[in-house]
Amino acid sequence: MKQADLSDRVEKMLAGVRRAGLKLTPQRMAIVKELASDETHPTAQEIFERLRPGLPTMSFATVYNTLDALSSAGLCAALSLSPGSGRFDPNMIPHHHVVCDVCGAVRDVPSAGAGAHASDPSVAKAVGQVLPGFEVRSVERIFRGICASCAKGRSRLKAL
Amino acid sequence: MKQADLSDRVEKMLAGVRRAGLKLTPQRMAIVKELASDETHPTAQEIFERLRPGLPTMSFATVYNTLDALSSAGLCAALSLSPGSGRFDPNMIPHHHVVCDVCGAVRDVPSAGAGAHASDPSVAKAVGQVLPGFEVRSVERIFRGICASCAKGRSRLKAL
DNA sequence: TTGCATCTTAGAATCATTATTACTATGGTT
DNA sequence: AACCATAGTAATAATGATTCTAAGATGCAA
Repeated sequence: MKQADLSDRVEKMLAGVRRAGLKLTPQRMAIVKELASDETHPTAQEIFERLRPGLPTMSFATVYNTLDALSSAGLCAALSLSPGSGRFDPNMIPHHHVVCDVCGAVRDVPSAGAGAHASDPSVAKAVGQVLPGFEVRSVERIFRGICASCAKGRSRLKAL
Repeated sequence: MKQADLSDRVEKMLAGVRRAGLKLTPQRMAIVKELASDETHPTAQEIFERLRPGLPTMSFATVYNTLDALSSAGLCAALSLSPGSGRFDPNMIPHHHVVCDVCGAVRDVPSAGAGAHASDPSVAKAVGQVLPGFEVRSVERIFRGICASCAKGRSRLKAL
């Protein structure tokens, strides 16, 4: 991504912070700049370490609080991509997953054409442009939403 | 999924354990049965708690060790679906992610038709069959594989 | 049956994340 | 320009998940 686009993204996110009624503190400004001008999807840890030299008094909790505030305000997304986490799936036939954002339930969804997505030419091209030489081994699709039983009692939820 | 298919999956996984040269201990047998006959993608915690009544001396580490052994042997998959985890993404335009299985690098891949996947009729139908009444709010696609720089030094890796 | 590599156990250690609490700074208001 | 209530921050403790370690036990092949 071009440098101009990245600094544009910083401006947009700072504007979003104001719009969301969040106070614009030096710590938040630094975190927003660091996050918005980065294409590598940093972890909270990484952001903290990069900013520590300039803001030696900043607490680690502030990074989490700010990132949480940003994602709650819809200004950034929290991803779960790290390996070795939470759940295990005994089904080794290619398939997708449905995840309920409320209760966290996970279920399989059979995929029509097994490895079809991996060989989708338009996708392969797009991947190649972002990371030349990247070899796609597998594709996951995750459908997030709300399951029927959670939808019933959803009124008590704020704005999922 | 039918009961017959589930117990078939148990047999297949047990056979896989032997084939992989892993010793078949009572603990492992119990874990395999529990995992393979379950469609809810249990966590290590859940498996441990379900088996504790029958195997009160079993250690929690054994569950992790066994699940790790199973996924290393390609007999099950480890998923990262839980909310609020690891990484943050400042890009709120719908897009996909590429993840390198070796170095863990994450990058965005622009998606052609923004919300197109969510409204794909065949997928919507499949989701409806698994979880009737599920409302899909968003779709993620994750392309996993090996990036160019990791592919170079890949010889030192076992069998990723 | 015997030997040895592998597994299990128990508990400590580690790592990421969240909660708590008291202090402080921001931004609207006067 | 000063004030104040609210919201944010720092520091630290707590939690929860996962991994490590050391020592003893067990499965499996010869």
